[in-house]
Amino acid sequence: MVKTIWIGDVQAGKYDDQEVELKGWIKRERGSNKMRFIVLRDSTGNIQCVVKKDALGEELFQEVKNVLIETSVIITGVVNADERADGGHELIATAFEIIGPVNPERPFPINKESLEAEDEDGEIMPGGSEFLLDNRHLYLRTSRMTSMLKLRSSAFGAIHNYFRNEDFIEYQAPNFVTGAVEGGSTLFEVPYFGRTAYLTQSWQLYAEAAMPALERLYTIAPSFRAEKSRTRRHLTEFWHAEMEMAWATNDEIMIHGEGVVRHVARTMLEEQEQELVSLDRDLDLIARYADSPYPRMRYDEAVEILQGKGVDVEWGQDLDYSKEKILTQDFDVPHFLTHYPKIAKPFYHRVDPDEDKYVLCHDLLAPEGYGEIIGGGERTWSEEEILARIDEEGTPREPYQFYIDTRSYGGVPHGGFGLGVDRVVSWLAGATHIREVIPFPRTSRRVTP
RNA sequence: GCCGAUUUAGCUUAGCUGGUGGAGCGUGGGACUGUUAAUCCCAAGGUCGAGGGUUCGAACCCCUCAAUCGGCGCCA
Repeated sequence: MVKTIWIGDVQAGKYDDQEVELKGWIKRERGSNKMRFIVLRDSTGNIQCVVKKDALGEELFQEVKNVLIETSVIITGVVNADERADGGHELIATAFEIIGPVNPERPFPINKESLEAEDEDGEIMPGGSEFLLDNRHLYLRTSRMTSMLKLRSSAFGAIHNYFRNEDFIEYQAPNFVTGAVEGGSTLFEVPYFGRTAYLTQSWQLYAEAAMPALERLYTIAPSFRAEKSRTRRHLTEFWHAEMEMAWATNDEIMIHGEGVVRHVARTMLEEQEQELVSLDRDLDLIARYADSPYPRMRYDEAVEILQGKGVDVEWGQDLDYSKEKILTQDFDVPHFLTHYPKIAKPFYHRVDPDEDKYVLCHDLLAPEGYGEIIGGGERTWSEEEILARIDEEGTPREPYQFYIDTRSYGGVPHGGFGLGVDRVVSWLAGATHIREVIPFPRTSRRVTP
């Protein structure tokens, strides 16, 4: 039963003139009543199979003629290099077996027309129509979505490799929590045996608890935010790669932020060049993201640049997406923004001991309008300081008691960051929307299928 | 939380100032021995998102509701 021959390898020329057995799904079907051309799809590619009536006999040929798109089949035949076939190879069929048929009363609903549906501005958002989102379980089989899922896999693998090579320990935090990391209004409430729990927004508080044990730790896990954001960059459930590191400064943490993103870009180029090309992605661009250093800019400098462009922005404001976009449109690689005003950031960000109106933090902004992909920095680590900042913000102490307690036993300077994995994949893949890079996107208006 | 838009066959859509809803794809039937999401002929398939109103008459005008999409704020 195990499949040993892959269409990608056949198209690469590994089986020329040999008889092979190909397992897959029918992507396209056409021809006459004497010969049929079946385009067979598997996870590695497509190949045209030539089915002649003379070779198969009347009865079997009728079956082939009536076969519908997405029927699963096993086709045996001889591989023939032929430039008339897409990809340069075709299979001259000698046997044909249907494994899973398709009911003609409910044929595969996704066709060319549904894939090219336009919005009111005449723009195609791939997979963005109500119909395709409702049929997401079938949309996964399209070539664009398959490419996205392969890129996603490479990104996850690259993140694990990067941190493990840098001697980080993988560590898991709970998903049911009682305290917020970001603003409290974006928590998902979960009934919890008569109490209220929340889905986690970040592993950070629990990672900091393990920092004195492991010193360098990381995770890739889902985070949940009940933001009603209707944008191309937001999911309510997204995959969060986070790291925490003892004895590290903001600058030293940024080295790893830059390192992991560049490693993801490099890995995609090495593992998924074909998929990037099929998505019309410029490989030189990805190579630049992999090879170039990422410049660092202080918040104050960014505000000056924006003011120089006539943007209405005052010192102390957090930079929203519209301002990020103006700032990053001149960038050809990601840029770090550091030293935000204290008033724009929550209590766990460490105040800059040199100038107490700033915090020692950083955001990494991706170019091409993709926005923020990393947020991180040094943490407030002394007990007195964290209590002072919690009270200053008016945040209740009670849900954070365990977190405060960790500061009472040998606190050390430390910090970390969170990286939006889906956002990184979306940016590197050149996706039109973040939902293009996750199989079943969860947004404020959609939890199905 | 705010703003904008959409909803007509399984899908994509046309439908003018209100007067019996057309097409392409797909499906079913037929033709075709090298097709490139083939081509040609035929057929079936619609309470026009739901409810109410105006009118002799509503897919079209008005109201309410629903679902979805796009954008803003916030963030990864």
